[in-house]
Amino acid sequence: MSEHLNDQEIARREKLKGLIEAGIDPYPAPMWEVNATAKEILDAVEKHKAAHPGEEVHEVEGYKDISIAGRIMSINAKGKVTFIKILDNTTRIQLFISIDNICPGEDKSLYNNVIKGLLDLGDFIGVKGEAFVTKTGETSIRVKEFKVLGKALRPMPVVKEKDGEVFDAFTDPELRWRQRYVDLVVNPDVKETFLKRTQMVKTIRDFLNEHGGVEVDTPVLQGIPGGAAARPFITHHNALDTQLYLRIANELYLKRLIVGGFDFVYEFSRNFRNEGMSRKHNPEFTILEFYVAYKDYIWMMDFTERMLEKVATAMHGTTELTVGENKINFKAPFKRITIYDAIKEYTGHDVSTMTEEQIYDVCKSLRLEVDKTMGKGKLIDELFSAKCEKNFIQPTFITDYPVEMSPLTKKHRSKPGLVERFELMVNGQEIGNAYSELNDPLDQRARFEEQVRLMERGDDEAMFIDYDFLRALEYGMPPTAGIGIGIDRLCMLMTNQPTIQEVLFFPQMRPENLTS
RNA sequence: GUUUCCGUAGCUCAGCUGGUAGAGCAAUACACUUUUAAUGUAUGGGUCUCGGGUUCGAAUCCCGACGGGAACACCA
Repeated sequence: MSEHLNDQEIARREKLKGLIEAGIDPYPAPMWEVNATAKEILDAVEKHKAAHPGEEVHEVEGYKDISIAGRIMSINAKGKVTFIKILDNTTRIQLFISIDNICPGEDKSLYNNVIKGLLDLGDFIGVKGEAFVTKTGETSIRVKEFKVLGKALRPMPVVKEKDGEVFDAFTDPELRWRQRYVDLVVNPDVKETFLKRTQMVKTIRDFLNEHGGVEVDTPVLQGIPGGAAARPFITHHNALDTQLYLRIANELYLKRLIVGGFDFVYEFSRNFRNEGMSRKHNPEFTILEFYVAYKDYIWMMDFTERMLEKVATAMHGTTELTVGENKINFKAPFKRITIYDAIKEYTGHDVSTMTEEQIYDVCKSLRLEVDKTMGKGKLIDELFSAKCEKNFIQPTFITDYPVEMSPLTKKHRSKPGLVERFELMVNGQEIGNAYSELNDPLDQRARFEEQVRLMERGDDEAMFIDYDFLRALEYGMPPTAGIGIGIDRLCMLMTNQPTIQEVLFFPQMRPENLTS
């Protein structure tokens, strides 16, 4: 192993020894009491400067006795004074370390030996001192005491910046995603994006809780992977000696809870789908699903647009966002259009009264890749995704889907052959999928059986029959509105990120062959 | 899964029609008591992803593998 070390790694191990020889524990056990953050100090000094214009700042009330900790991001040793920038949980702040402050007595070795000789970029240190502003106007901490809290043995990318221009940016996607810990340290925007994701989820959770939602957990390991059309991951339970699947959706379990008497349940569901990966797809991803008894899909549109309006406002202070090239406004109400009208608008074909064969011919005439295994629902879905989807930039509810493509959805109250379903499109992408839930157990059984016929016809994504779910419905389920919202996709919009990998801490990648 | 591009120092990148590897930062040493991508001087650092092939000679050309990006397909 040691022969693989590069010069920098060797140098750092030497310094590690040096610290130990100097009687300094490079990985001390006791906690380091922190009483301020970098951001807080910078803000306090700004405020002080604003209140005392023209005055030279020597100390700031409340920040004369600071104790902070962080990672060393730059060292600028200038003889008997050294400037170090550390990064704490909030931001970077400069430390001013002079030989006289740190070594008031005769022994100058702490400065000459340790500060100048044994510290590296990446090391964690704790310091105590006072806030002040340097000659050149940078808020700093005059260090009176410092302690090594954690030695770094591996060099980090050094990203520099001047006047907003970034030098030697750490940009390689492979390195950034595999070593997200490094990405987070050197690219502050990355951490910011993930903090926004957390804020987004919290806003949604608060909204649902305020409206009576109950957060629940349902099984990830399922005997029958139901609730969506997708290929599952398969696993095996040893003690039961049985095949289990990682869930592709939690829908059927949340509906069982509605049967059980909960009127409003929700879950942020990590789902797993054994399909291709892309900038919009990760094998595991998060969907928020919620189900509300005695409501219908019309109510759900109203509720959803209010929720998203609130999320946008909480995150940006306005409903208007810039996403890529587009300006998107989450101001409720959102536009609503039926899927047939959408297809008519963008293809000129009115498929609402056509037979399966006629729709097949329309698809062919538009040069879509379709085949005879596809049922009517699937064909319409193809038509919509190929010709219409990309046109819906502003939030739009697409409503009233054909029954063939919606096996878990209640039949439309007035339009034969359709169901009470909507998908929410934003920025040309599907963000949510909702229905008036099918609660007629006999109809549900018939729909499942139709899925079996599709499967026999060659559709490898048709749904399995879940007999326990049918049993639950037979006990009676109230009319219910339900929705699934892609949290990663929503986060991409809300944080203006072009790929799903940028909103997942650890996107799936081929395993790395690391042996040492 | 298909198409296409990429893989050179810790990081970001040069390296032409083949002649045995370079810069900046980082590292090492010295100088400097308010620096701002600090500066100055000096030094070290590479199985050019891996394996074959062509050639007197391959980072460079060809084939294959591995890893990654982008587009398409499937889905959310």
